[in-house]
Amino acid sequence: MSVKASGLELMLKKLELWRPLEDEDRKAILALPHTIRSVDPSIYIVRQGDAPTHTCVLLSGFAMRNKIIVDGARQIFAIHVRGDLLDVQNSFFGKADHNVQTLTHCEVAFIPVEAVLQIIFERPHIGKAILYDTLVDAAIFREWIVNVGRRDGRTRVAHLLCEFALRQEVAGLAGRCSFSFPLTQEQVADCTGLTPIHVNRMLRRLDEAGLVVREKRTMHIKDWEQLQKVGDFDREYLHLDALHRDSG
Amino acid sequence: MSVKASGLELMLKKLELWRPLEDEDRKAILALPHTIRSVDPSIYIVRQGDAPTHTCVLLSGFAMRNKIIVDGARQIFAIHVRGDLLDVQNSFFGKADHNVQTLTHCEVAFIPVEAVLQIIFERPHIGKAILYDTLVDAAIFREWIVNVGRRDGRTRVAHLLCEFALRQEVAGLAGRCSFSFPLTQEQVADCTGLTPIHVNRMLRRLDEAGLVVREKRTMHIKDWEQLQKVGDFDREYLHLDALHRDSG
DNA sequence: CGAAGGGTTGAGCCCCTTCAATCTTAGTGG
DNA sequence: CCACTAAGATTGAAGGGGCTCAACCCTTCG
Repeated sequence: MSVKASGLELMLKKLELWRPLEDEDRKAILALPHTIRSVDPSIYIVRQGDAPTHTCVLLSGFAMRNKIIVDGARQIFAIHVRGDLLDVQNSFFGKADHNVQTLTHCEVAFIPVEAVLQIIFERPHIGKAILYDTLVDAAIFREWIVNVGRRDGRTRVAHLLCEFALRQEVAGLAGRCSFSFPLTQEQVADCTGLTPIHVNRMLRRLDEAGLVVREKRTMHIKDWEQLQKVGDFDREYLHLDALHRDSG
Repeated sequence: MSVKASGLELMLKKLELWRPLEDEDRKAILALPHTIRSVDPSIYIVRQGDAPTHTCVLLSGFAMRNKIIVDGARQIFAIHVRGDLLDVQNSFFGKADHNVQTLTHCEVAFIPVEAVLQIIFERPHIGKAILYDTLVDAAIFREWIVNVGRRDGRTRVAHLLCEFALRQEVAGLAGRCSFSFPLTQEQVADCTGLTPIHVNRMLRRLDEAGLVVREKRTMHIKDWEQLQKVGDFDREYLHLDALHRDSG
């Protein structure tokens, strides 16, 4: 079965990261009904208030989740990379409570919600893996609350860089110390609860301290240990380490 | 079957809030193996780093989730009321990534994780309800990120009050406009990313504006409409409105 | 009655914001 | 090939929301 034949290999890979699957499970995932669409940058995949009908898998590119508040301010609370399940969060509700939006050009697979619900309960291994995935998403949300709630500007930005670096590495996109960084400084500000001006100054400080080098849309981490320390970053919350701890 | 006989009626009630259940489902939940313990205030039910073995249901009292960061600062990211499932978040991981701690004296039911996992996949209606519950938790996390990331002090505090009022009402604990408020100002500060001094001033401002009246451990909301407006509060994210939208 | 926890208030400061301008880069059409 | 434009990055200056430090008060409880 070629890549083109299904397009859901990446979903499979992501789920197997969390939980061991059997051959039958793999076949069932690859056989999920879906359509693949190419989406331009800055396009809403789901809009707050929509009634979602599909769960999405990000096949390439970068996307984000955000909310806009009354005064027009925006808060981003998740960045997504290749392989991420984009919309379990929204699609089981009658109405989406936040936006899902592309950052770059993306390829997205759309799977009908009913098909996902069915596979969750018919194939417990898959169900567990998807549950695990949504729990990891929630764990990341918690860490972001800590980040914007209790850390200063420099730490917030450093923390975001660490998380993004590590998640791209896990997604097989790049080495941890040199990776594509599609966020504008305004978007970094919307992730960290700061203003773009202040983000600019914090990035510069990290740069001047020799921790990172910025090069157009590429970020280089020069001192991973120190950046982790400055960013108060502990990868524990990403739950990457105790994978497959049991088969229960 | 008396309340004492199972103690899990509240869990049942919470799940039925999200999803319709059948008689068989109800019986299965009430038959879950569990032990009930009485827990003093300020006690850790789960500590960051622990290997959790049980999922908990809060039968009475108030509890919270939090993390402590390197410099000793604390961030709270959830307050729990009677009936809430306390630890789906942590207990499916090998290691807890945050603390769960009582605020007041609590009664807690402890259910072995394996029993919960089993019931989720053996009884799809229950599985869906629990999945729904964890997704609502995640939706609340997202709103809290927005709250600490993009709102000023007064708005953050007002928003917290609105959410807490509404959730207590839904839990059948009190009317929306007069409810028990077990948080110290320091704990409100740890929810909102502020200092206790500033929380004090913001509460006073809400008080002076005639929106709330504080009375020891009880909070009275005098102008619900206005408090919602000041708090930029839109209950949509709690997903209470479109309940049981389909039986799929 | 003394201690401890929590609430309240004041004063000064600083991190971050706001406002404003300039610079760089990439894309576009003539 | 180059003006023109727009988006994003950068920098400066000034102001403010929230923090820190430091009291003091109130209530509860042993």
